[in-house]
Amino acid sequence: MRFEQIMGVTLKELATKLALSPTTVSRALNGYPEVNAQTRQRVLDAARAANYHPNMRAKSLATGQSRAIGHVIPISTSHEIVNPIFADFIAGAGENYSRAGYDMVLSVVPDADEEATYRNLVARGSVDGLMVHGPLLQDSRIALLQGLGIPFMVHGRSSGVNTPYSWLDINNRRSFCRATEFLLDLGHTRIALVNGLESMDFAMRRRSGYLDALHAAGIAPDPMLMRSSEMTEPYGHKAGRELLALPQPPTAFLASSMIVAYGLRRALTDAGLKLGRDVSVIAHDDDLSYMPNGLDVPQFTATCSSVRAAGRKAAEMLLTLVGNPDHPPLTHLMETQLVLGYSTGRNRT
Amino acid sequence: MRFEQIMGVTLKELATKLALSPTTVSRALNGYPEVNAQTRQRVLDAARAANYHPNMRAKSLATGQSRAIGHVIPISTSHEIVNPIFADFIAGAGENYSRAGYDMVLSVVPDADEEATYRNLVARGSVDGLMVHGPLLQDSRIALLQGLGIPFMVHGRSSGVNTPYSWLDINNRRSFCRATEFLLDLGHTRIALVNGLESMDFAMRRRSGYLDALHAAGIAPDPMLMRSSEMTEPYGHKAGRELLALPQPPTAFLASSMIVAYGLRRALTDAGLKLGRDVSVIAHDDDLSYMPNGLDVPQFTATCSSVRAAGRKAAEMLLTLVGNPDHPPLTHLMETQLVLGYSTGRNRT
DNA sequence: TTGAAAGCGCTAACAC
DNA sequence: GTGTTAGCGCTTTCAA
Repeated sequence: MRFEQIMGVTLKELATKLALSPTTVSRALNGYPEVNAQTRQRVLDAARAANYHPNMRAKSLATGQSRAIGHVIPISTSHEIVNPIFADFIAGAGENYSRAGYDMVLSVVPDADEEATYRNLVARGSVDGLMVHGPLLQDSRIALLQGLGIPFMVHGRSSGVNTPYSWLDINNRRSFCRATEFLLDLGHTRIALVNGLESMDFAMRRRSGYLDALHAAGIAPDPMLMRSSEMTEPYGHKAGRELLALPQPPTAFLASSMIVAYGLRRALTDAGLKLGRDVSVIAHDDDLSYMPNGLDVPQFTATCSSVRAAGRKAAEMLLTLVGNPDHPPLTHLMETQLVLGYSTGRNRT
Repeated sequence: MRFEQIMGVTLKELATKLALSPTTVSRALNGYPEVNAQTRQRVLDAARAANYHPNMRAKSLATGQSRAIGHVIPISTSHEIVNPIFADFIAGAGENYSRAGYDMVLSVVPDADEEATYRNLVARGSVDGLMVHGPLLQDSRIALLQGLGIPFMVHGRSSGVNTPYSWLDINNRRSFCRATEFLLDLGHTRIALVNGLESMDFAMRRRSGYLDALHAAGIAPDPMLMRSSEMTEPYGHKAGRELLALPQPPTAFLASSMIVAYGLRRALTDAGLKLGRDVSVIAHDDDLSYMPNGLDVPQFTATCSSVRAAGRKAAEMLLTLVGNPDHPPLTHLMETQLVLGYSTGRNRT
């Protein structure tokens, strides 16, 4: 039987070999205090020698815990998984899971099946906790999971949900407010917002930060200067081209991601404009650390937050919740950094 | 006990409710033929009504199968997870796993722990099969997994490994050979290769495709025209700048990814060169489909392969192996497409 | 066609 | 400190 071939020693066999009961061996291995120090050492040595690894399935069944955390990725939101942000968050979270001895279960499912997937994962006992990605303004998953009674964390927030729940978010609103203020301080008055999809909660928050700053400066927002779409290079290019074609083009741009900024740059270059001389661009990116030498893109100023760190933190919080099921909701707001490039742009108005 | 709260009906309860034995219910649910059609229907109805979901842990323990596939991601290769290619492959694979009723277990671990992680996953019975990512020229993981006797698939190949194993790869060599031929046909003779890390097997294959084409054309490769590093925008920029500063700069570029091409483009633009007029660039990208309108970057020609499809295919193959443990190794080579942009460049020599 | 009984590998009362 | 016993929820002989 293939099974035998793969699996190693069992606890029972180990116990027999040691002339001990399975119970004692289990206790020794799991650090129960009542075990004799010598016995424990004997057991640990023998386990190591026999290359013993406990069977998690059996352990799970006996304890009622799976020691796994689930992440559900709906695939119709196809760009999300493609998005490095998403991947990096998973990477950060995964680090902490494995350190804590937890597995990460990733479910990639069609959008329509998402709810069923949550139900399944929980009912089948596959996971002890769940991470929710990419919350919308109105997100039904939160109520669903609260109903299922399983610990979960949301990466981001859902403005439409009023009951308390656990989340970790970066301060998108503040980030875009500060970036806008920065451009205003440079003398810009026509500042374009090339935003992500505004059905996503984070994009709405960015927008409201931008609007807040304009409002505080007594500048009426111009709807023509606000764009919203999936964050891709071509989108940045198209938005840039269209914005520059306006009767009164913007003199500064707020880009929702670096990749959008690349597209924007293409449009600006095509139009014969020079970044940092004719126009200013501030890009937001969730992680610039993957760029050698940090922000090695002198024309851009950037607001950034390490999404990897966010993943780590979110995992840590979720594991806390899993360990203490009756713990009240945990929340964490991460501030972003404003990273200055070599040239920050000049007012052209 | 929290456990009770979350878990649904058990098979035993269902059996009691139906006045049947657990055995029969199990058989009915799992499609065993010997069950009376009426009984089966009754069971299925009741199961649906009670919202019954089998506990996977128990099922696993009883059957010796976990119905889960593992993917191990070493984090020191930090850029790999950041890499959309990786994420997209996972997404494709995940689709097929969930369709087949398998879970995907992702382990993100420090580089040094990678081998231990494989051993653990197998010994603890957490997975029925494994996917190996980012093979190096010499990759010890293949021998390790063969020793462990668990079905596995490699995404890519390891040239240094001679024993047969299952893999899925895209034809990197052919892709770069064709791209080079294309540039040669345009009249270019000084073609730069801005490659990925050549400790990675795929990068070496790309290089050899490039060299093959040059050789066939009777052109001696110039070491000064070949670069290799992590595929980032700044790398593309730096490489471009340096290459253009050569006494005899290249007139065409082969970029290892779109993001590298963006950096390259920055360098070219800075130097006052116009893509498609002064220089030609061909970029390879594993998936351009996430760009609306396909290749909406007219200056570039691209060779591409859908990595998502690769993930799907690899998962399908792996599941075949998991289902038939004694199946001989499966291999699959995917061809890439040469996608022509609007302008493909002109020879300047 | 159905059921009884044993067992997957481990943990957790409860005794001793 | 250690062992005995029962059981987690399911599958699987074997018998009926």
